[in-house]
Amino acid sequence: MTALHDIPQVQEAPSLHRRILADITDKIVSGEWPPGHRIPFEYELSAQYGCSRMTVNKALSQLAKAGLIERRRRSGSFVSQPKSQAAILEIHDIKTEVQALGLPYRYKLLGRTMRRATAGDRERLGLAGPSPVIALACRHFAGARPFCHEDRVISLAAVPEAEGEAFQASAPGPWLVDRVPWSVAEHRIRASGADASIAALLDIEAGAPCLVVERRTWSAEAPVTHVRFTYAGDSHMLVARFTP
Amino acid sequence: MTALHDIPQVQEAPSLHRRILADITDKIVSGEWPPGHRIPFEYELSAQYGCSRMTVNKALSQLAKAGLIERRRRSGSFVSQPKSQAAILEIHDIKTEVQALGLPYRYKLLGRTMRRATAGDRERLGLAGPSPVIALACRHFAGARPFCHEDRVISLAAVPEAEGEAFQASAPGPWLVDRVPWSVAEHRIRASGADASIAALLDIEAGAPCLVVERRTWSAEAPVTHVRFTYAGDSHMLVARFTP
DNA sequence: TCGTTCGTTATGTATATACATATTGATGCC
DNA sequence: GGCATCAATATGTATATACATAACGAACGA
Repeated sequence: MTALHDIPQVQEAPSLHRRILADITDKIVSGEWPPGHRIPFEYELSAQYGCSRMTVNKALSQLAKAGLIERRRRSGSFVSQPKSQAAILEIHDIKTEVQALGLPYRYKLLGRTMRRATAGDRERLGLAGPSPVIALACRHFAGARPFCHEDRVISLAAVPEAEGEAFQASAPGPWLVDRVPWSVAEHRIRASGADASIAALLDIEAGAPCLVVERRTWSAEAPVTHVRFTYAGDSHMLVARFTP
Repeated sequence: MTALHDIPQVQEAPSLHRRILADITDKIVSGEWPPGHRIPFEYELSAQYGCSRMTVNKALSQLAKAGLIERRRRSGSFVSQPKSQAAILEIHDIKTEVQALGLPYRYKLLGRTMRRATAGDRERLGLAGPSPVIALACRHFAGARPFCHEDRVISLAAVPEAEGEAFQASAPGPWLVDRVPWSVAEHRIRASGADASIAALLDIEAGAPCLVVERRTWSAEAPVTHVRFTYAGDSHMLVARFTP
């Protein structure tokens, strides 16, 4: 076999294992290799590309990790059955989002309370006992109009520094991201009618459709924060893009 | 250096590069290594773990691909600044979703039209010319109650077989997934008030909040289908989970 | 016929090595 | 001082090799 590092590289940018990966990905998404199809063995591909098995292995391992193929010892590698579809949903900072709309951003704190966790707080955070929390309410503005209402609880056990923070100048979201490393987040997205108080705060009619995004965040098993963002239905849209 | 393949493996399951990856991930998400921190060089880690540089490289490359670290030649590898948050949103089949609620699933076609793409169709699909499309409307039921309304356009250029399909027995979603390989999908999620016809079809009040999920799918640059699912606000919720 | 054993096979992991390449920091020249 | 040059350095990619491991299948014995 010709050792690739012996022959001078003429031009081309992408590395060999990337090329192999791209070729196979292409065959799969084009449908040429349908789900269940057995793709060539590593040694066959290494012969075909004139490279070592390790190089092919690198490409196939990545495909397997991405879920495009499944690998079985002794049997070979197979194109996966299409899984339940998944999409990458980017959750931007609200400030960035507003500025992306070309509007000036403003943030206003509505209230800040410190208390021992109520039953509601415990459920929102997934806390066991009545440990202290900080509850915050605020509004984010796009230009003159209210863009989003934020209702948040922070566990002081996880973020003791929050006790000394007034949250007057900067919104709690960015403040937390900068300060607390987090390991898991869970999002719930639903539509809901604005109740009287939300309607007043967002300057919309009571019962008007709103997009509600809830996020719960943990850091190493310990709950950190639960937040509920409420957007007027016509002001906001989540966009997610997925490439398999 | 002791060659690892010379000494007998005593026990332990996870491979070495996984352990390295897990260790570093842990240091990052725990905050011990904050954003900007320079993580040890490959040769330092290989000395520390008593393994070859290639093994460390495998772990670090994966971390870089996952976006947890950034690698710079000559400088080393650094913990990334937290990016805009992203979450994996799983989009399930509606049938599966309904059955997960423990309710019997039923599907009913409301209408099927074949036509040259109207301006609206072209915008929905991102089509250039007035090529033929099939427009479908249907309802998905959870038990006796309507669960979701589906409004779909399929480009016949991309899926000629759709012309011969009545879509009476099975919903167009699963039918397409089985037949057409797709390369990109884009989702838009928003809240919207039910208009009169949707309200009637979903058996809710006009103006009631609904969750609207739109999906556009391409296969190798060519638009395949655009679909709009409308769920009554209280019947459905999207859940996404993210671990960095 | 039913298991058990065992060899074969393809993938999984790791090593040592080699050379490419981008970038930094120091060197030396004008 | 400013600028081109160059060596050192850390990562990027690839190779050949080695052995482990899971799993299938055939051979074999009760």
